[in-house]
Amino acid sequence: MQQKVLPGLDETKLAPDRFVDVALPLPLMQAMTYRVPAGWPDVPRGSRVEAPFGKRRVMGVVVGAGTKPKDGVSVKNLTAVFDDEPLVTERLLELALWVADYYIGPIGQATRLVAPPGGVRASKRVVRLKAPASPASLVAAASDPVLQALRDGGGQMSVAALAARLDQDITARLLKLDQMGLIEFEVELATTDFQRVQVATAQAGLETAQLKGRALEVANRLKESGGAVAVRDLVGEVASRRQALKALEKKGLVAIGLEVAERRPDASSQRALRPTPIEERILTPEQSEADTKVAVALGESKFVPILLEGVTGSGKTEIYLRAVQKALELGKTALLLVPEIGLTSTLVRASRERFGDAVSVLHSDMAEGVRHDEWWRARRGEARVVVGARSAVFAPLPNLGLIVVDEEHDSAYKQEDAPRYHGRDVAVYRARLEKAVILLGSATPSMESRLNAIKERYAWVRLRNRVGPMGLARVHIIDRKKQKVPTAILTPPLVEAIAERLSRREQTVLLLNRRGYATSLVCRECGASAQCPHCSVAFVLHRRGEQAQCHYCGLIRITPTRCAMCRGDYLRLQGYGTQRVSEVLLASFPEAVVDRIDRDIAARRGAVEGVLRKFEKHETDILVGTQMIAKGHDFPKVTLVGVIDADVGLGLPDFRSAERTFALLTQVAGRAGRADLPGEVLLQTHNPKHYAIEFAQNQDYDAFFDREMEFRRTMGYPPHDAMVNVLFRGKVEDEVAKNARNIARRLKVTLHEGVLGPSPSPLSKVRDEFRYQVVVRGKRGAIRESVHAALIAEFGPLRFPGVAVDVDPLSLM
DNA sequence: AGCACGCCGACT
DNA sequence: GTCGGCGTGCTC
Repeated sequence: MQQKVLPGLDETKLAPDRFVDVALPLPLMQAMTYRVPAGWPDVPRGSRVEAPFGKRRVMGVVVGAGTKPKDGVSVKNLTAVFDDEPLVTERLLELALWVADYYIGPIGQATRLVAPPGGVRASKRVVRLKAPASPASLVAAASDPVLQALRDGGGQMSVAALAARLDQDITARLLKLDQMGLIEFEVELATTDFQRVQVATAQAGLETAQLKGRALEVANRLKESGGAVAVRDLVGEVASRRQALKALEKKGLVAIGLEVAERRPDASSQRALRPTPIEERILTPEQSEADTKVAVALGESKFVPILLEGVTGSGKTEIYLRAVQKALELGKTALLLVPEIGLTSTLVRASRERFGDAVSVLHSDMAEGVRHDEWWRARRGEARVVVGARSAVFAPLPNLGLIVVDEEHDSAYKQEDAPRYHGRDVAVYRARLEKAVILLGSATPSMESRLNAIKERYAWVRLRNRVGPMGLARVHIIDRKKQKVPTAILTPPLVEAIAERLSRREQTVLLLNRRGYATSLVCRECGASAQCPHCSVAFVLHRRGEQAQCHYCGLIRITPTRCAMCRGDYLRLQGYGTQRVSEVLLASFPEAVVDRIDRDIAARRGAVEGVLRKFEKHETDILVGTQMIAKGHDFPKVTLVGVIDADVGLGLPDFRSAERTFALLTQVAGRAGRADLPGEVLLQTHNPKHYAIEFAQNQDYDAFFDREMEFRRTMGYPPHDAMVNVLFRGKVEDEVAKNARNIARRLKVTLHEGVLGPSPSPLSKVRDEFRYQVVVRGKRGAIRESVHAALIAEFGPLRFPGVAVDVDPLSLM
């Protein structure tokens, strides 16, 4: 669709000024108010507009009718409207505004979530080569590296791209080149989705009478379309029209200019949805109950949240798919959310198989163009099922009937930068707005969802039995303290169990939720461990200990040979991670094929898929990995799951560490023994008495929940009390601490209790920024409002610089 | 987020 | 003396 730059008509009548509030894609807490130029039609909520902002031009979404701002702020006019009809539907806009409000986040960033990918943006400055005016400047230009790079880039580049290519600050240089008349600047909104399109416009004097042939054709076409048409469309298949057009341009009868237009995929031939009939799969009684509940709720178009609690293999996926089927039959659409999306994900595969072209997969690392196309497929109603991770909760599906949140307890649903929303909670709110059914599925529900089910805010369906003959795998705990060498990576019982699998040609999965080779490098003289110079954490060693890495800022160094504290020469590796486990396995079982999956492997494109495929084909005997291996893959030949160190994570100063550990152990235990082979799980631990480990042994979620809930209640932690973490960061520690103190003081005045801190964050420094936090607990509405009010009182209403607000934090790190 | 303005070190 | 680095502040 073309940008409409409507002419400001000379209104003689005195029309009152009209204002709109526009959410801009910038970290601002409020929408900005603009005037709708006289003579323009009204601009409804949900339309995208272009507006001047400082020296820039920005695109934003209209979020409401504005009122004239007071005092000295100059109200500017909108410069363009991109959509005749609201692009963002009322419900999605409401959802975005709720996200901004609830999570105390910037409104523009929230609004962006519901706009097409890349469809809302701020301008960039573009530099262009100009023909040199004087010979002297030509000489100067010959060797200038900036001009050289600019020439290589085709004569036009964004300032940012140019600076990146030369890897230096070029602002001053550009200024000079501008003064020499060698370059010119332009403020440019167009990028991937907004392209510059040639547009032909009829000029005064264009009379069809004197024209013939191609020129006549062109002129008629122009007249038909109201005097302006994209050159691309005008020329069409007939190349000679271009010549005719050029000729008309020469005579001054037609003007050809560049306009910004959106790349919108063509509406492809309506893909007919042929729902495959529901297979006559026999459901267990539990499954039927769930199935019926969903079907009834879908039929009534009511908001019905359902917690679907079922162990691995209990048939949750089947319930999801039948629910989707039912929604489609009722002419509704469905949204399937998964914690992390891989193309190999069972749910992606299953829904593609069952619903074919009606499925659209949204992948966070898909190219922007493709994401944009998928967004439009959903928006136009072509894609009627969307499968995706966190951000897919904002997919523009019309007539949404069903949302499924698979593995609803998974922390990947939480966005870790602003706006820090929780995909599951946004999904529940969206379902409420859409009057849709929402299915929250998990073997180990979050404490939040389980409590909601108990309090009957959610319907609750439990699948207690596995489909098929297999029961749950047996879980054995290996108490490291009773071993001869308690610190051995592999204890004798685990070694024996692995050897047994190798001899039976069965497969083993080994979990260690800690990547790298060694956890630290310790000085034998003074006991200090090597630290990242920019963060308050120890270096982790990689590549057999040759490389030191900071897991927070990504710094990589050759492993130091001397202690930074005392200059001591004797350093020793301590602790171990997945890389080391692989090495030990290769040494202990030279005949075995060992592979590994962790974030280091995942950094290589397609590597994880490759490793999984090999393991599936049994080209690999033992698969070592972090929590990534615990997620949703079925490997029929895996009969042993070993947990190298079940205590990883339990020591963290984090009130959710037990919940996380219990869920991870339960989930990985579910990888053992499907199909017709019985499975066995071995957990190595120093804390066999810890309740997270004890209850994981029997996969007794009920007992775990009760015990954990008691802890949360006594401590005033979520879900018993709501929590907001206000994190302050900055280069100057005193400043950061001062801001934190001020906010804490204000909060203590309004809230009286439940304000903790300020205190240095457990991660007190990251990338040379100090971190302090104020943790607030209490009634959700009250603490959210107090935090918001305190921040406004301290910083003003527009920006909270150096503050990250985390409502319902998953972690206090 | 950009982009300006404004303040301190190393060069003609 | 300027140029040129990047550290705070503002944008309807």
